[in-house]
Amino acid sequence: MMAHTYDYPRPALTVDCVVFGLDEEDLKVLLIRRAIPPFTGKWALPGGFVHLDETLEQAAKRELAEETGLGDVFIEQLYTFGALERDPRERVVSVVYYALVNLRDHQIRAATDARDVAWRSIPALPELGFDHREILAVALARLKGKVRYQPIGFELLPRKFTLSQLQKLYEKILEKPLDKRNFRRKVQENGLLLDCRETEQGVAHRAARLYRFDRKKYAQLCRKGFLFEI
Amino acid sequence: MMAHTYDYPRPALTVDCVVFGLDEEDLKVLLIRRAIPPFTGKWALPGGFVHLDETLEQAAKRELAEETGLGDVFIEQLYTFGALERDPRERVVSVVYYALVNLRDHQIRAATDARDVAWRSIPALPELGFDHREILAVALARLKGKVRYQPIGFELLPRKFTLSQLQKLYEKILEKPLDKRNFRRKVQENGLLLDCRETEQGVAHRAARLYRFDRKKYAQLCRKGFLFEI
DNA sequence: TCAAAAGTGTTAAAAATACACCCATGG
DNA sequence: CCATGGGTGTATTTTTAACACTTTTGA
Repeated sequence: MMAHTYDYPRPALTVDCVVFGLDEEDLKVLLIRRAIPPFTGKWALPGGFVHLDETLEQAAKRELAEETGLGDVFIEQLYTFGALERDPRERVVSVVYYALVNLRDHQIRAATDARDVAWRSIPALPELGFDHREILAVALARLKGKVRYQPIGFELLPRKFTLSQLQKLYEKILEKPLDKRNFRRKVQENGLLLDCRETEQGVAHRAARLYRFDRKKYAQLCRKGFLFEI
Repeated sequence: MMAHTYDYPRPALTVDCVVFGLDEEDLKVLLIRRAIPPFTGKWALPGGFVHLDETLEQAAKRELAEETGLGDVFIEQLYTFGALERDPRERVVSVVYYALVNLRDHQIRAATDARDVAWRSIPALPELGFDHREILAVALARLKGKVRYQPIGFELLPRKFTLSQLQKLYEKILEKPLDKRNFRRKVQENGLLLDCRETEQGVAHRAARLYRFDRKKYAQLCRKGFLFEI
């Protein structure tokens, strides 16, 4: 193995990913069961070391793909964690990203090294290794804050969705009920929801209209100083 | 010199600081003129390498003290920059902090190695080394966004300040004029401004009342779910 | 025909905005 | 006595919040 030598000691640099998903029940987070020490058997966020030839975001996406099979997801930097004892082996600084995916379209696969990978309900989390519980709390707070004034919630839904799905999403993230009529007026008034002229299929009640988020129009409006808000 | 060897190569890890200050004229940022390559003679943000025995925030504060003499300031993590070529010497990842200080109370001193240290007006910046211009843009955007819903603006003022000073601060950061009567009503309605029962001295017109921000009361209110807003 | 969720407007309360004059002080 | 900024209230508009019934569909 090649050795790498520096004049001064360096912290190890890793990336970790908090991947949020949503299904009919709950907001979920993607966890990996550790197969090696430290924290063997405990659940933890997917992540790993940053290579010299990749940016931080590339590293986060690569680790996510390697460990969970996920690709082509919304991802954004969250925060960098650098407490002295956060990894018992040595000093490790971790740049943490959070990602949003919709569970329908993104199937996770077992990681190459056969570690467990699973979506876990946020309200009922297992014990986590490292400082990952704290990291998750920061990510949740960010999601809660950001979903109000940036259209990132759509990343958690299929491309075509009903207004009820959208409302439930906001209710789960914000952890409070919303008024149906006020919500529908609010999300439709900015003109960013495109009526697909289709209805959902196979439901045992009146079928709801499907909408999709108009990304192009949003990009245009942004250039004119438009601020998304819900 | 001691050598430090690792199995895999590691990026260098630094911290940089975007220090904002405010005076009668402008919003300013603290810059250092580089005495050594790369970018010799160019201005740059203060910063340096992270030691193994200090957290990221400690590193940022230490560098700030060493290079500018500033201590006891409001400081918060901004973002971590990890583009491949941001430092021409080698791969460097930088965790950037932003700080807010008031220019009256915090005198800067020349750095130990006699590099220039100076407050520079944001509207009239010199050319900056590295990707520091980009970093500054991110910091400004953060300041602009955050000042609306967190009471961080007070960090830029002396402990006792007039309402006009406060209004000018917001006008400079948000880059838009505010209505005097509406502003005064707004900032006073949450009860977080304490009347010092003093007036400013030595002005050639009616002396304004001095106020201070009630940190303790703010902390109390926060625990009850209060959200600051201006 | 029933159960289950979709869809739809109005009214009242609260918040944001626009706006102009008198006051106190030092030079 | 005047120039300079300090200080104050009200009316209008906009935004938010509260609230209940009819419609459609498949089982």
